[in-house]
Amino acid sequence: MSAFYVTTPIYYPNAEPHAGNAYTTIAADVLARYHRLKGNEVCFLTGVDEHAANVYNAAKEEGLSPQAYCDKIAPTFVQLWERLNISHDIFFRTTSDLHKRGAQNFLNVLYDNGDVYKGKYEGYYCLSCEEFFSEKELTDEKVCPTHKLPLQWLEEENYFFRLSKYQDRLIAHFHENPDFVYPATRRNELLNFLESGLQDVSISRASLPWGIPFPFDPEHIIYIWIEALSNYITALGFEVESEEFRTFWPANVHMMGKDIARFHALLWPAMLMAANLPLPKQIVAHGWLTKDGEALSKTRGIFIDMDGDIATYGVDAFRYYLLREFSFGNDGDYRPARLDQRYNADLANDLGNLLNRVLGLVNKNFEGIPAPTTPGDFDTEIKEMAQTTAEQLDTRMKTFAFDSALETIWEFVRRVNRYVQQTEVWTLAKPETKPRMGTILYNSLEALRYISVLLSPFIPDTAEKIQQQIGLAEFDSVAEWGHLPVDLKVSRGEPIFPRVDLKKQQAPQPKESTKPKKKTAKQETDLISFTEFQKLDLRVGCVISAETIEGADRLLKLQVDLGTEKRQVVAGIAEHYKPASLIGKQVIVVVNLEPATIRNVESHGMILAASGDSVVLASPETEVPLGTQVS
RNA sequence: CGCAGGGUAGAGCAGUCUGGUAGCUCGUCGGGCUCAUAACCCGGAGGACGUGGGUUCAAAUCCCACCCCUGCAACCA
Repeated sequence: MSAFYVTTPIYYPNAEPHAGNAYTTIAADVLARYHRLKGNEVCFLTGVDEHAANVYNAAKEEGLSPQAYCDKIAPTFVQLWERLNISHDIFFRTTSDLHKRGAQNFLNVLYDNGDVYKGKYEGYYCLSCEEFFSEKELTDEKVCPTHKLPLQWLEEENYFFRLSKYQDRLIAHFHENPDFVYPATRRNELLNFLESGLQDVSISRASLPWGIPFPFDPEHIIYIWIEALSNYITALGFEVESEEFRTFWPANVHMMGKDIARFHALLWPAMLMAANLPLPKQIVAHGWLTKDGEALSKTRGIFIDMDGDIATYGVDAFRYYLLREFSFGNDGDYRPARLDQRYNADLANDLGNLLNRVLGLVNKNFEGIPAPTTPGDFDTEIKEMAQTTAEQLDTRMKTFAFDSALETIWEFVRRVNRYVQQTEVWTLAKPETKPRMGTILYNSLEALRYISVLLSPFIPDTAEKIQQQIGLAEFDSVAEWGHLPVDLKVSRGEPIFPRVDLKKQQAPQPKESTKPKKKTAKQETDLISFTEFQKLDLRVGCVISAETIEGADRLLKLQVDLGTEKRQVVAGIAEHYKPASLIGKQVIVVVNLEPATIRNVESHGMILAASGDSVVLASPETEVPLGTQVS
């Protein structure tokens, strides 16, 4: 028995958890459960990263203190993990005393070892983001990419970590441990980055209102990434040299999305080196999820409807789909239609139906599970396949190939279906063949029990249901052929995955499930008074010329005749309208909007358009005199 | 030359690192079975592996060039 420590990142509780968080956490859960099954002592850590600037901002928007806001959001993560059957051992919050003390302690160690020094940090700073931006990220105008506000040039005393010092040791570590980062593409990417040179990183922020102060200089707050990464050891009680820490550190697997692999594979190990602590064994980064081919986006209302899909198909189907359909490490496209197919084909037809047909035969012909008295064709093949399936599963799990791991198990499921077919068990009810019938049914049930064991890390509820229906009072997790006792009373066999009739569900809403939601949310928050509305000066104008703007894919430069005057207006409609098609068209213009320069082109006003999936210009129903007011 | 990912049967994908009969699921066509959730089993059809060059006895796989798609970033006043 050995220790196995697996972690997810701590997630930002600035909003409720999303499908991406769920994906990472489910994958980590499978590993944790798999290693428990193998008899290892497992610690599975997940949690929330509460001292983030976006958490602070979200709290401010809701008029709550950051701590109160966290106290409200953190439970939504726990609730989701419960719903998804996540078997974490620790749900860690970075506002806990254990973490605060631990993070400070960790910093002290780095400081004492001489790898923290005071320097000057300078750059463009956005007051709203509370963030510095590098020259590279900015255009000539020096405005904040998100807030569009002018940035300030700030110089700030900061503490730095000597990351550069560890460059060579990191490179050596990458070479000596080819599996340090999974998948290989990510590893190569990071190795390239490493070899191009590392710079020291700033690890403090001066006088932020929300964060953990430096132990040796309370004027400074520990930079969020430094603080967050340290959770992997503080959660174990590193600063008190706890039993857990000695048992579980170094971690076996840090699981995460590919975007944060760099922090975990370079910065974190370097800090651990500086603290003379052993490095995690593997950094495992999975790909992104998209939805029906589109990137998930809160603002565009593209999200994975976890609640809906779980309600329709069940948690296990959701887990199964995520793990079976996508090759871990690559990006994956979440398609509800595919989930439906997987559910019906794999879970209902192959697995559920197999259990059902075997139980039916047992019930019809025997009092309980019959004894395997009469060997015959295919029996050894089935027994051996159980064994090889378990071995193959082991290989697949070592490389996080959850998809082919499940495929391997399903090959066995199909083989058992074939076994039932080949032997034509149902024809063997005559007295002279009944012992053989009993043997085949025993083997089939034992195969199903065996399968349930192999499946239990992936779809734990289903695994239990299978064994319950077979009649086992307690879950038997022994992957050894012949463990199934004889004479057990078998249940009647309610389908564990009733088929879902998609047509019934589909009819009501064809495609626009997301848009309305967005609108109602807007209406609630953004009510304006009539006086405010009156401030808008809207007028009818006519497009007299239109041309594209170099270097801008979405913009058109328009000249609009408003009757009394002509205006130049920039409009973001280039993807939907050809310049020529606009000329002569009547449009509605916001006239009293402050001028702006976009892409070096001046714009004096704004053209109204309906913008959803496509963009359609607003236009008077019939022609009206130019300059007519719209209200 | 902004960054990243991808182009393999009708659809969705694996295979590419470590060259050597092109594979999986769904769909489709034909057959079998009737124990079971209109489920299960057997068989078939369907592929210039984006394009062009190169290396090699041999290329989906290695090298070079190009084309096309999709995200992200920059613009959407």
